[in-house]
Amino acid sequence: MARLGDLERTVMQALWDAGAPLTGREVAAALSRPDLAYTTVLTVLTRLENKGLVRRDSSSRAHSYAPVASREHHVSELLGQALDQADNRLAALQHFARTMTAEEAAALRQALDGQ
Amino acid sequence: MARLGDLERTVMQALWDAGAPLTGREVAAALSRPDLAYTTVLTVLTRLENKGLVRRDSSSRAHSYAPVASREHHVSELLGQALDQADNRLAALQHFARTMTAEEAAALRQALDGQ
DNA sequence: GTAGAACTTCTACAGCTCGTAGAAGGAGGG
DNA sequence: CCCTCCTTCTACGAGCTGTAGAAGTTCTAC
Repeated sequence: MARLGDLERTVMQALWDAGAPLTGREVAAALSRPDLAYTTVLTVLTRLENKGLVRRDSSSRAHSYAPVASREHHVSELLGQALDQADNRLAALQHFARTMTAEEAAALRQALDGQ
Repeated sequence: MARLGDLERTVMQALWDAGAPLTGREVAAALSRPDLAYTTVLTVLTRLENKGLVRRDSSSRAHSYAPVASREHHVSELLGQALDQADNRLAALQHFARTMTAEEAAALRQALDGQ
């Protein structure tokens, strides 16, 4: 689920970067896209809400938006989806391991050991 | 690059499963979709070729199609793309590590150590 | 060699997604 | 009371994807 377009992704990044709920105006300002109409940003935010990626707080007049899940959680989900396309998850993971930088491999090894 | 639709993905799976180049007819037969018109399969194969996922051999009359990359390679690439959406690759990997089965974790650890 | 079968290539279309945004209407402030 | 700000609704064009027929080409079997 949850396929994102470029702008949608950009908006999510802005929300994650912010670390706190943002109003539509604030999101619009956070994007480096002065050309974009404010309502465009609102439309995207609404779509993201429908996709379950963003939660809207309508209690104040200017609604504010926040990501439902952390960026790590989201990426982790994407990784899971990608992996689901392999018939052999282990083989795919092993193949992927060979493409990592040494630093990433080390961090991952540590994370695996940490359980 | 290379966003795939459902049918496109199904066709790729068929090609990977086959392990050898298949003609359009053979691909059509391999899918469990008797309803699908033969030309539909051909269209999809052509699109996959344009996307660089499939290589066509036109030397015989019935062209044959084979995946450009292994399934593991493809999935590995998807994993890479997913990971690129994290601002902190390490954190995302670590988060993902926590979602793996013990078996997967073990296999991955082994792959990481194997380098 | 000719008719039918098997193939490819071209063209098309409908549905969906995504970027993009204006129009309209409500609410609050000065 | 008027202006400003905010939301909601509606819309549209482009691109992607599933789907497939029409037309044209090349074997093959009689």
